[in-house]
Amino acid sequence: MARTKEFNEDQALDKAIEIFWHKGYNGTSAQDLVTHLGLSRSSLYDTFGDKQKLFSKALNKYQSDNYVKIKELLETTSNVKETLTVIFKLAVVESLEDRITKGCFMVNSAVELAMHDEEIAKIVSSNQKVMEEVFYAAVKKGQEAGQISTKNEARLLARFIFNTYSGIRVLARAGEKDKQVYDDILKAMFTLF
Amino acid sequence: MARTKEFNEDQALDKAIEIFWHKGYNGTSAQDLVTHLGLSRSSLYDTFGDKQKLFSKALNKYQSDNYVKIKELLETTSNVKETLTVIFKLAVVESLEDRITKGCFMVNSAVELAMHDEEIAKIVSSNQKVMEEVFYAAVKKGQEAGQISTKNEARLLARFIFNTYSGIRVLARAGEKDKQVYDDILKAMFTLF
DNA sequence: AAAAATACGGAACAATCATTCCTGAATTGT
DNA sequence: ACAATTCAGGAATGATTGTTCCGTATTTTT
Repeated sequence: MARTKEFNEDQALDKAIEIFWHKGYNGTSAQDLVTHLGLSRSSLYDTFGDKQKLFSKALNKYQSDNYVKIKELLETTSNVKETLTVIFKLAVVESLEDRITKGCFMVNSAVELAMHDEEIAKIVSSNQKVMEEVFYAAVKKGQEAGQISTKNEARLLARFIFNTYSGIRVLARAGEKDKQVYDDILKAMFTLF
Repeated sequence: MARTKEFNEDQALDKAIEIFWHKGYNGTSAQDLVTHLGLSRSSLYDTFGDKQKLFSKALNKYQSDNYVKIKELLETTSNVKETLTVIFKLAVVESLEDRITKGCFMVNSAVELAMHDEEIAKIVSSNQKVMEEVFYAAVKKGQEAGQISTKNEARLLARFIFNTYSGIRVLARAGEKDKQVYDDILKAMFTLF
């Protein structure tokens, strides 16, 4: 009995991710959202509630999309070490190509909001946990296959991988464009494997 | 022929560092500054210009204070590896004790502002350079003294140290309070030395 | 003591913020 | 055709933003 929505909610969320990722939560105005999402004010508020709820949904989608992608890459590969290289080199390429250096939406949000917004803190904290688990499983698999050194515990390496990832995302956000810097960091990390 | 300032500009800057560090640039209002610095609006604007200039000065002071501290620690020590341990363990203790998890003012500012504010971008970028040099000199000294392995180049290790530092500061900002996580990361890093 | 300069608190400013509401048009299922 | 729902666009909301200005008090130098 009703008119159907003319926009795709998921596509709108992707647009929201883009703008929030680029400008941050506080830096993005309601007008920015209207302009970038291509929705009217009324549709926007009717569909997503308010700015904070929209941000929450966007960050959740971002984490889910990325989590699934990395999880599948690591679970389906027969060579974990090689796949880790691919994942990190991709992050480097993204950081270098990024004309508007966005870094990582999750890292940005953690730094900007985690301590002031409980909802966001939960998402960030949960992301840390599940990413650590993905890396843990991957490292363990790699160690059992003899691709990764067993000199260090899998748990330790998993945390270390995640930390290095956060670091290079900060570098990227800070605008670092020297590939050698990233390569050095990756080379150092892979020395441990 | 004039009345002297009743407040110490450096102390006021320290207060500004505190509040900006805690709430970020966009999250800190002019009222927050008036309240926290204990100055009147007029004095604040007469002394520091505007919010952006005050932030700039605060961030510069923060970087200078920290840079000098770490530089001296590393230059005067006879055991570089040990001093690096001290520096990183201190960062961990700070992260754990921090009731209001502030992370690192420089990392926070890099993530929030570097891509939108050229002035801040310069400070962040300069900080990266000089910190890398400090770590580079330290690693080189440590390698010559036989305290640090020469298996990896000093430049590479310096960049890697800085990156790991950024990472744990993000962790701290995200509210991580499990000491074991930090210890694992440090242990992994020190494996390379 | 007079003059000059600054600090001070608070009022006032225009701009922007997130959010709500209203209008009229468009599209759907019954 | 009718009722229901959603659309776009913009006006209007009240709150908060960063910043300026004013009158008064205070301290310094001459």
